[in-house]
Amino acid sequence: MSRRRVTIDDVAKLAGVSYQTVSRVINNKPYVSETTRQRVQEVIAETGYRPSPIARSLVTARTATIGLVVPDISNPYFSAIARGVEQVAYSKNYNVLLCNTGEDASRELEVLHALDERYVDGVIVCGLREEDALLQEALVHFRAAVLVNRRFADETIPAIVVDDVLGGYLATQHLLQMGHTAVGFIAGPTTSYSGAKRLQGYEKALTEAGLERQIDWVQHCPPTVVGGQLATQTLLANHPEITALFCYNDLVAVGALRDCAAVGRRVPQDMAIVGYDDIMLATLVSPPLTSCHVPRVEMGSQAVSMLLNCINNETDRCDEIVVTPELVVRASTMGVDTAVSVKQTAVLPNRAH
Amino acid sequence: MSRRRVTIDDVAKLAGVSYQTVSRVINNKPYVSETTRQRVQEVIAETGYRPSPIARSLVTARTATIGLVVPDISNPYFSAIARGVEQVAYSKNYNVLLCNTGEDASRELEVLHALDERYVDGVIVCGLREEDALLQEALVHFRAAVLVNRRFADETIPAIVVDDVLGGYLATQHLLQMGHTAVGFIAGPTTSYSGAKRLQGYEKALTEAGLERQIDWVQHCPPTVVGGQLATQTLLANHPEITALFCYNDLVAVGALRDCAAVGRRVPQDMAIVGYDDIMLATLVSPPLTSCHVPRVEMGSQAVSMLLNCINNETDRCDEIVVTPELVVRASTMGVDTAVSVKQTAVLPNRAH
DNA sequence: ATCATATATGTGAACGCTCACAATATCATT
DNA sequence: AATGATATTGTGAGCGTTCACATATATGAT
Repeated sequence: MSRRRVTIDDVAKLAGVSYQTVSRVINNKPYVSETTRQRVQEVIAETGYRPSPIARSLVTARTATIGLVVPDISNPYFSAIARGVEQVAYSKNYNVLLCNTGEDASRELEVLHALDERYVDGVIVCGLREEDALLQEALVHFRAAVLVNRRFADETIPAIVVDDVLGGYLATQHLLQMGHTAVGFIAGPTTSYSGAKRLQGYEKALTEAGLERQIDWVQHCPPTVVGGQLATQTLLANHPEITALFCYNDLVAVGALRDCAAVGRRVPQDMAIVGYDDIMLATLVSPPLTSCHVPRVEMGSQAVSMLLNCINNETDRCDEIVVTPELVVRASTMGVDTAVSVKQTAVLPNRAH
Repeated sequence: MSRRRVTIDDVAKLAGVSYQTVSRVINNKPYVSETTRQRVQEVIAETGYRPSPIARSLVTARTATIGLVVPDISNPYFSAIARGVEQVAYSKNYNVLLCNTGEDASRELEVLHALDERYVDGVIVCGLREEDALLQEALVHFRAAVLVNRRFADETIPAIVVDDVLGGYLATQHLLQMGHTAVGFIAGPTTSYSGAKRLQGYEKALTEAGLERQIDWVQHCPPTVVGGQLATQTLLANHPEITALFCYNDLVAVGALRDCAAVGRRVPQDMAIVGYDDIMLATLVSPPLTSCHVPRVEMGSQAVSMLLNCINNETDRCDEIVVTPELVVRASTMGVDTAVSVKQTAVLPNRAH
């Protein structure tokens, strides 16, 4: 089909120089006279020569490729991160290898193993469920790695995290400020790192308001619409006194919304609901959801920047970026339909040393 | 950091055989005695040896990697396809290189070029906007390519397409059966291949019902919520006689829903709305949207199967799979909230020779 | 014992590049 | 005119595999 590939030797021969000189031109290295450089470049243009990244990788031990591990790319939360990752990776001439784990912890290790075999220069890993020790053992093989939304206890691996304690706090505080005193938490998966953080924020807000936290008011569930709906059903059946719900994410919140619709509870009059992540869906359901906005695309971009810093051993490497979530108030907690941003401060990363 | 890589020679030495024998074991080739095979495998296990895919690629000219080009991975339509692609690619030990084009036609060529340089074994390209000639010129470099949702005039490149004429027909027919006679079409981008197909189906249904198609009842727009909302606003301002809308996709349909809400038109009583694609969102808005279901994950899986067939020159290669959409009726066109599948036939691909 | 045949193993080369170093050319200094 | 520094070019080797072929050993029929 396609004729034989043009090699560096072909170019060298045609330009009447050694292959090494051609290599110098390609890589913009010094010690090439202007005239030869031009001649070589002409030949390259004429022949349409493209250096083989594979041959290059074989000797440089770099692939200009990074791995992106997500639980499920069709989940809007992760696809937004992926967008950010792809965007800046591409702009820096890196390619992105995509891997789904399907929310399966053991698949995480499997996938990392596969990426390792592929010699990626680094990995960005999101939404991990597997244990610290096993993950660390798997991640140590990589030249560089960045975690998204998780921190290891010993903080060995750089990470970009959302300040979920703050998020949980803001969400709960808002509900308390709206006059609610019985606030439930539909808490997502028990294994979720961020879920645990949000729970802390939730508790903090309650404590601060002088309210006792009721163990029973926290209900775990899968992070899906159906999960949220069932959890809400269960929780409200056992505790009809609850008048407000803080939800693990927007999908869960939509589930809560549906359960309320099903049993005839009006939102926000009979039940106030706050979601998390602020995915597009939050603005489109009715009533639109109050939600904690998380800048996902930016998180993806920043993760790549961190990673490339590590890969290239730049001086300004940092090992943690904390992203500040922002509560966006909509009709699911207030009588009005207009979105109001309670915290108007810019979402700037806090760089740690 | 990590100690020197284990090579095939190391294994050979330790097992007391030649590197070629080790290679045979790795690749499950014949002509290795059972005893040596075992010995080699033991050494491989002990040393944790992994063959270098790069060195292998250099000689085999295969990378076990496929490229996936999408306009925007954060668009739920494409992320679902990506999911399907990744799933079966991974199961066949292929990796997926992800590329966004950002709905930018010239980026499509750029990205394909980049993938070509990376020596991917094949590409799957979705939602192309660029002209036939340019794309064909770019795609000819690949060992294999599969298009999703587009066909070239000369049918040179295998493709997986939705029967959008049928989809448009089913959607429109449904609206006509519900008693509407003034059915508008919010048609999406003018450059969309599938948009053109759906328009044909729309016209076909009208013609069949003996209705004259009104040029003015078709309004193009960007394939977004806002695009749909504005287009609806414009269309209904000019043609208040319209009582039903067929929309290019679900996002556009949600836009239509919003415009109706804004101007106080009740759905479905004053305005019936049909979307397309049946993304999750369609079930979550209120009223839930009647929509044309497109099996996106399956399309992704099948695209990979087609591609791998081409790459490996399997005998049963085919160059077109037509996927049948299915109308899912929900409350946006009927008085009831229960979803009803009008066409219950299984969604099976029609294989063309 | 002899030869053909099948099985088992080994050797040189190549894939297309970059690295480390060697060789030559250029030019100002002494 | 010889010296040394600096710019420019070239050479050999190697990255870690697989391919094509050569060789050795075992099996079975004559």
